[in-house]
Amino acid sequence: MSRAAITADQVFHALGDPTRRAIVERLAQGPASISGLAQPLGFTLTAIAQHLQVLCDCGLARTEKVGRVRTCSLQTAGFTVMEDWIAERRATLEQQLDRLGDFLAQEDDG
Amino acid sequence: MSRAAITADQVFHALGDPTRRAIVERLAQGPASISGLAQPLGFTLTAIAQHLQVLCDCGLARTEKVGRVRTCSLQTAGFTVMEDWIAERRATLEQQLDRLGDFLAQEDDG
DNA sequence: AAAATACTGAAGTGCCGACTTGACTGTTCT
DNA sequence: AGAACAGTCAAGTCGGCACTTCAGTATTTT
Repeated sequence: MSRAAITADQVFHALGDPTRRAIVERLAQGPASISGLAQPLGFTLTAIAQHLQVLCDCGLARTEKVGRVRTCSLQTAGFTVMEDWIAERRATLEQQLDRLGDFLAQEDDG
Repeated sequence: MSRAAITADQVFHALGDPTRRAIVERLAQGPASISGLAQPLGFTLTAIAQHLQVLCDCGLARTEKVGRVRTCSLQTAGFTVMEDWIAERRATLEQQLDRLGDFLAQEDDG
């Protein structure tokens, strides 16, 4: 494998930070440079670059440097990991609710 | 409205913590008491109770105390908030990719 | 070539939140 | 009633991480 598997742990931690979520929301509109992200958010380039590193590590973003400018964009991998995690919990959760429904139905039958 | 609206901010922050995600994973199997959660995780009751508070505040869990035991279970509201947030970003992201596809197709037509 | 731009890297600060302790309340068991 | 149990509350500790500064590199502009 070229890179370590992305864990739900990583992705949720990454999106646990409001600044990183803001970055993701901005990038959902289209690619941007580091400074293009930093300016509206009111942070230093360094701060944004550090956040970008985290987002890349967990498959939520990727970056490419051409010339002196690094262009950042979103990546779907991280999203998929989250969606899968959520779907799995929702599935077992709804099984519970179903069983509860069956139980209550039995109660009604007496 | 009886309670303040749940923000994506809250939910992602809540699941950003590994212990809280472990609690959610445990609760996905079925309801549990505070001590039932604390024991396998190796934390104090207080720690777990604090985490539960966070999970409840963001609509991921709810608790009910009967006698001396507080029973905790999952709730779907928090999950829905997350799913919606993700879906929205994915949507605009895929619009981007579509436009890129169109662009590349045009290139080919050239 | 000089200046401005875009970023990088190392190192430090400060604060928030995760977790603990200890004292307490209320409940169940014997 | 007394003891064990389940949880609560207030207060404190401590580490990690978000963010900064500053000095440096590479690129573009004039």
